[in-house]
Amino acid sequence: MPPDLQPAFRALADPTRRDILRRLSAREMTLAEVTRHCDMTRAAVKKHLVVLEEGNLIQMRRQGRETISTLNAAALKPVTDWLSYFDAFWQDKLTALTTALQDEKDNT
Amino acid sequence: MPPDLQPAFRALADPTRRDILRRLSAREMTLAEVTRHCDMTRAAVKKHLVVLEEGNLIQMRRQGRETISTLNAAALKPVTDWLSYFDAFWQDKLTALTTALQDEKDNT
DNA sequence: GCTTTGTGATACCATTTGGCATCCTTTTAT
DNA sequence: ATAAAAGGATGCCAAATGGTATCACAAAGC
Repeated sequence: MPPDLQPAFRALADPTRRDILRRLSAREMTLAEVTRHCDMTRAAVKKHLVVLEEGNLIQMRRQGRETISTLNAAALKPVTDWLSYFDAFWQDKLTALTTALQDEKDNT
Repeated sequence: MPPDLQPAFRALADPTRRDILRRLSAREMTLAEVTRHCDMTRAAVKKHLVVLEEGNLIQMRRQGRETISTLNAAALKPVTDWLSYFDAFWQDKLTALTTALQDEKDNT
């Protein structure tokens, strides 16, 4: 049974959340740290983190008084797998184009 | 300059639209045909198609009285490229896990 | 103990989103 | 010439989304 892709795709649909993911790829960060980069209130950032967590793209753990968010990049695999289904189509088109151009060159 | 990923990610965020994309991978279809599979009104389907077109994931052309939608799978490449940035992270984790399990086995 | 820092939770708000129904126009088919 | 089929364009609506402000609370620092 494949996982439900919806929460992950939903989480990826917002530029702020995609930006957060990239930052978390460097290192895990507290809510305050993430907020520092985001130009919006802590509450707003927190909402984004919750959406990312619902998509299983990050994990949050409480440590003392701070909450640390960690990237879970593996959760992106089902997404790339879904997208890879289409590789054959655009690659075919590209191959056809390349072949066509090559033929054109040959016929010169 | 990389293309703006937002319209594509936005388009992919809806399950109906993802479903339409897969159907269009088989063959191009008229609005009426797409609607037949979607369990919603033609107007609603049309809106989805517009969003897909804004994401450049499909193209629409008028032919006589019908509008034909065609998949543009190549537009998914920037999306997969963006996602591939994270491959290193989850693969590293996976490699580490595999190595750890192997070590454990070796030490038995 | 008191203050500061980091969060959680909640209520509220404007905009976007995903639907519908309806009306109008353009092609085809009879 | 009509009628039927395929769409385009609008207007409307409820719910989701992305943001704010505010209040309450626990953990750290002095």
